[in-house]
Amino acid sequence: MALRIYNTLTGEKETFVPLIPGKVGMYVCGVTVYDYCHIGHARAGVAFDIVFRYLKYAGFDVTYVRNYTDIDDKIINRANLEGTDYRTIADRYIQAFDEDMERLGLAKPTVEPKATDHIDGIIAIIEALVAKGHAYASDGDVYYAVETFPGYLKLSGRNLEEMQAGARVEVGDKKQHPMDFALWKGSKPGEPWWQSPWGNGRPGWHIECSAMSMDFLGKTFDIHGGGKDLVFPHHENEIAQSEAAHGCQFVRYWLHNGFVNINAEKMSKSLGNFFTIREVLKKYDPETLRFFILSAHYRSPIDFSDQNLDEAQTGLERIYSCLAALDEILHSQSPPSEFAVLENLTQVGLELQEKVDQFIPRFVEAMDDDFNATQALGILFETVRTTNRFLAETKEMTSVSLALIAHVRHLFVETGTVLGLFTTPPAIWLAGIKSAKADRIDIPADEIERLIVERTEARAAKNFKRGDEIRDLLLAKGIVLLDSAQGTTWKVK
RNA sequence: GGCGCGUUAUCCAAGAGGCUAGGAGCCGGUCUGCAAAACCGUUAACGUCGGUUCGAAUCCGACACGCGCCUCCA
Repeated sequence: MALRIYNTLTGEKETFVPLIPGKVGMYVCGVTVYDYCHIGHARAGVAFDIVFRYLKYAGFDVTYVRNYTDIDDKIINRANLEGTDYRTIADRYIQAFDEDMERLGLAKPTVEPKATDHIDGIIAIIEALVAKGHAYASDGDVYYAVETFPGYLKLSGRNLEEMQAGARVEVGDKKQHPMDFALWKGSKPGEPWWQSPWGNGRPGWHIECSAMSMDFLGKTFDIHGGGKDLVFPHHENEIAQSEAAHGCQFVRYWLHNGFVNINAEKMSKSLGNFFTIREVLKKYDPETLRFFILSAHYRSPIDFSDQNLDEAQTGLERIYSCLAALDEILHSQSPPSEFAVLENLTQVGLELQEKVDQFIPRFVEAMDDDFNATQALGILFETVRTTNRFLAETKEMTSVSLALIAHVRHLFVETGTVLGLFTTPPAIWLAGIKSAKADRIDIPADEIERLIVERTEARAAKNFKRGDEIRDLLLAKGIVLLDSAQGTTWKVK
């Protein structure tokens, strides 16, 4: 089965065939760096991180470009507000973005260009557009004449008349057609500027992506991604600019991730219902956030709520607990003897063996179907269940059993590399979750330990009444006691 | 107003003409002095109304409800 990708341009899943066999050129719209990133940015980041990782896993040589928009009205506004220059703002939030994305475990793109490093390329494209009659200078600005490009709006599937009917488009005096958009903006006093044939100014928003993608990936490339909200106008305008300037197809596969919702409404700056990544990471582990994002297919909307995050954490704990159990056995048992007799596996063992054999084919099948990581997680959970059963029912670890669970362990490492999960040793991850939960309770750990000792003594004396009192007392404070042959441990409920 | 998307059990969520998705939860059971964890079992679904078909949650049509884009947005 070949990789199939949903292409916004055609509205269908298509078999992925790269321009150059074995290679993939991929561009994803990054962020405008004027503030901290919210969960919506996290989702887009993770969605295309998975695309990037899986393409590499599938054997492609991927060039992944993700830009920083470091010149824009919003950045200038923020700079004015703070009485500083645009560069200070841009650099600050580039750094913040990098920190956030690193915490979320995003693989570094091949290149992360900045718009302001590509002013020459931007000007070159605008010149070409002007020369071909697709753009016109107007009082220091340069606009793209949308009516000169027959394919305009082919990505979003609309037409100009309909757009204008209910449109809230400002009809600037400088524009020939209300839908025309700025390629170059003349600078007002005090604003940053670059020299151009049309006077001092700065690039419009859409043109930078055309320039940067072409510089690194060529005039035609394979994959372009971004949030659904970029389909119009941003990506539509990129197509118009690039295809009119170069006379060839711009992008072959357009991918768009769905929104993050709050109470079924889109999370956005203007609605004010957003959470920044840093806020959320104060309460939840980064891998939990990633796991949550992967719990819905990348094109579907996903509802952000504490309940859903908690559920994601519970699910991830289930997997990590299984991995921790495997590690404990694998680390404590001596390696299988070379002269081990080939013994037969039990019924559960055979079942697990079958799960193991099917694991990668099923994983690949899920990911090949438009990067369906959510379905892939289902496969991991099924394997966890069978593994747990195997561990529970296997009294003696034979060399064959050990080899089998070592294989299981390896499969989680292998797929974890694609999903960006299980990067932490399970015991450490679980301990981290435990201590994070412990921070939320109002009883000190040494007090808990003291009560456990008291309870152990009581139990040893068969004073179960006192023992249960202590259990109930701690339970009321959210502490659950776990008795085992090795002694009593505790965890936060 | 135009265009597009969605509606799956208690909740989250995949799937997509006949094949156990998965997770969380509930309820029973094994284990335990009692619990917990783990395991086992169980539960339950495709918005409404029509149509196509041997067979529809899946395809087609209408309707209802929700959401998104049409202004900057991931």
